[in-house]
Amino acid sequence: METSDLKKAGLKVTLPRMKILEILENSETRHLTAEAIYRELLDSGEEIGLATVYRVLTQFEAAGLVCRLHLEGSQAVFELERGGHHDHIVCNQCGRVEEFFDETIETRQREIARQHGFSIKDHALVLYGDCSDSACPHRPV
Amino acid sequence: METSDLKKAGLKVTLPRMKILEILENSETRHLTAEAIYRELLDSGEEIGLATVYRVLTQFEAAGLVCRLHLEGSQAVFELERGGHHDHIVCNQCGRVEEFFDETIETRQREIARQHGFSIKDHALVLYGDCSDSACPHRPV
DNA sequence: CGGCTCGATGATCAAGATTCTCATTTCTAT
DNA sequence: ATAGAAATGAGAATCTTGATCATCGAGCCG
Repeated sequence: METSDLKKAGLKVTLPRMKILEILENSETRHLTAEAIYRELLDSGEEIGLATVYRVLTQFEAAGLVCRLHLEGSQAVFELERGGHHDHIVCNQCGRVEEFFDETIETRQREIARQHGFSIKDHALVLYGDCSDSACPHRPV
Repeated sequence: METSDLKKAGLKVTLPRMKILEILENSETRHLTAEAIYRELLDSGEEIGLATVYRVLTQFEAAGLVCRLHLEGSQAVFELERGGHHDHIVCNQCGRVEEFFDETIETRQREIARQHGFSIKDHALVLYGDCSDSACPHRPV
């Protein structure tokens, strides 16, 4: 259950936080902007301010509940942290986001960092392309 | 010479454009924010507006003369496009940026994209770490 | 269950980065 | 040199995100 995760992070269990968690859990794309979450809240009749959405997402990020990603657009997208690390492929046409994990790349990254005298702490890898060779069946984000 | 590149891109050869190219060429870090370029222009006595810097950099990007990167900070950084593609390692401590190219990673990226039904067009890979294990000799950006 | 205390919220404002507007200036071709 | 088109500068505008502050509600204690 998620309310325990909230408490564990020292956050009170409030309606805005639960609603936002719920939206993140039930989202089909699993990668939402703060604005998109805000709009879903409005659509479901919740009177929750945009500032609260940003504040809550930032707290969730600090608590390790969500990841903040900077894909192509100007807005950050947030995804629920479910288990492991992964990287992303974004379709230039429809904005669809897919996830992948590749041990070969992870290993090479560590080797490259070591060769340059860096101890790697994190990385960001995003592939951009066109999905399904022009018959892209998804709508833009 | 660079003025020919400007003409080739359909851009008039103007003083702001030449000065900005010059700064990009002579920069030691090779990765500059628009603000940093603007400050260098002011320091060298040029009366060039920040809006022009952004405008020119955007045009240079469209012409393939420079790359725009989103590293850690909130500001984009620009680097002169010299030959080949490469990715970046950024030091969390001092902000230093190093470049690398790894065929293994490039190949794996193409394979992964294909497996997901994507034709890859571009990618962004940034490694974040600490350089030289705590004895970081460089200043913050 | 009722109240207390502090964290959470909402509304608005603010900040930072980047782009836009528009009058003026500067290239470039003629 | 001159006209026409494009570029510039200054500032306003925009977009995203974080800050402020008064009000509200969650959680704890009796």
